[in-house]
Amino acid sequence: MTQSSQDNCSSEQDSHKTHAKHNHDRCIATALNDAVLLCEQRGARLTQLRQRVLELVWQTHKPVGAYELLPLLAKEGFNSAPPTVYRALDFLLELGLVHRISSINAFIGCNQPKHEHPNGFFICRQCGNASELPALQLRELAKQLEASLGITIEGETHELTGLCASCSSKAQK
Amino acid sequence: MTQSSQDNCSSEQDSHKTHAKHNHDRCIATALNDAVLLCEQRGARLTQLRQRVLELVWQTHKPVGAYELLPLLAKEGFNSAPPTVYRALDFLLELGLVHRISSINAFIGCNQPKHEHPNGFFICRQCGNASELPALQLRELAKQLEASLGITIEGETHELTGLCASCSSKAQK
DNA sequence: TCACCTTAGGTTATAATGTTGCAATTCTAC
DNA sequence: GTAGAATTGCAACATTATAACCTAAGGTGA
Repeated sequence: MTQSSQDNCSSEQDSHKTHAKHNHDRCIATALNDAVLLCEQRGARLTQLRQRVLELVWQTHKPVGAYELLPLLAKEGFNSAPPTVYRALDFLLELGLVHRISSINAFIGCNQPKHEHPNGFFICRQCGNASELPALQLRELAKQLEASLGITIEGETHELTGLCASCSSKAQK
Repeated sequence: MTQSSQDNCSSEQDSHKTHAKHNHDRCIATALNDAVLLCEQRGARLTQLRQRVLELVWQTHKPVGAYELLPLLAKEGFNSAPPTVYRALDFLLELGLVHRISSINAFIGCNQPKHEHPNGFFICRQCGNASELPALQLRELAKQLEASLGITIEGETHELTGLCASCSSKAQK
């Protein structure tokens, strides 16, 4: 359970380094473990289908489209019509196990499902990896905006694009 | 040209007050005027179709879907197939005259097309109005994130939902 | 255990959103 | 006024998401 933060990528501080070599199996295992616990807590059923969809979403750190999942599920003998995958994704979204990135109509695993947090991502245009933005700064922004504009914020999504640290440094070489 | 800031809603400071009674004709006129100037500057052609699409987008402060515009254009004798409206919208997006709000697949007029700025909106779930978020705070956030994560941000979109100031105060009564 | 109820998933069809490719037209610059 | 570029018309199609209805599986209390 204790391990160097280089080994996986589930901790928030590391989320922007997802390009770096890491033990991705551990990412998946952690995500799955979190999911099991969360479902127990909430009395929700993590069925085979739902679990498999979660695993597939977690195969990479790149956002994945719903329709990309269909053939993968089919290959494994699952039914694979759109409603099937959308229902599974809706379930996972509801529990905060995945996020939706609406600017590219794609889904990605959440690495902090245990704690509610604003939905914010940085997507590298080079490598395609997406990483969550630090909740602290997003919350700070929201607080400021609420104070200055008199609004009440209930939901937020932030989607940034550009070059990640790794791709930036490669580009300079 | 000089007028009380209550009269229209084109200034950034007022953008969150778009619910309030205001001279909306002036909003449209200002937007159109900005568009004409910007097109002249850039050597771009603000054709009848493009201008009309811009006006239609500006009819309200609520984001409008591409497919909502089609029948409106048809009514006025314009061709109205999806590519027509999408091409016009793409043109307007390119020039920064409208923004796209991807979480709801909708478009909205930009009130500061003269200055490049981050794409950020607050959308009230009650009245449906959307207003731009202050560029200053968004830029500050971007700067922080670049510094702390080592990323290079090239594009950003922020989409917040909740209750606007007006709807909040009505809710309390 | 059984009957009942609720939840999950299968299946078909369709809605909503967005794009491609090519022909026809209009505009602009020379 | 003609060539080339930009714009629009038009038909087809691609992608993303949902509706409606039914069957199957799991959970619960008598």
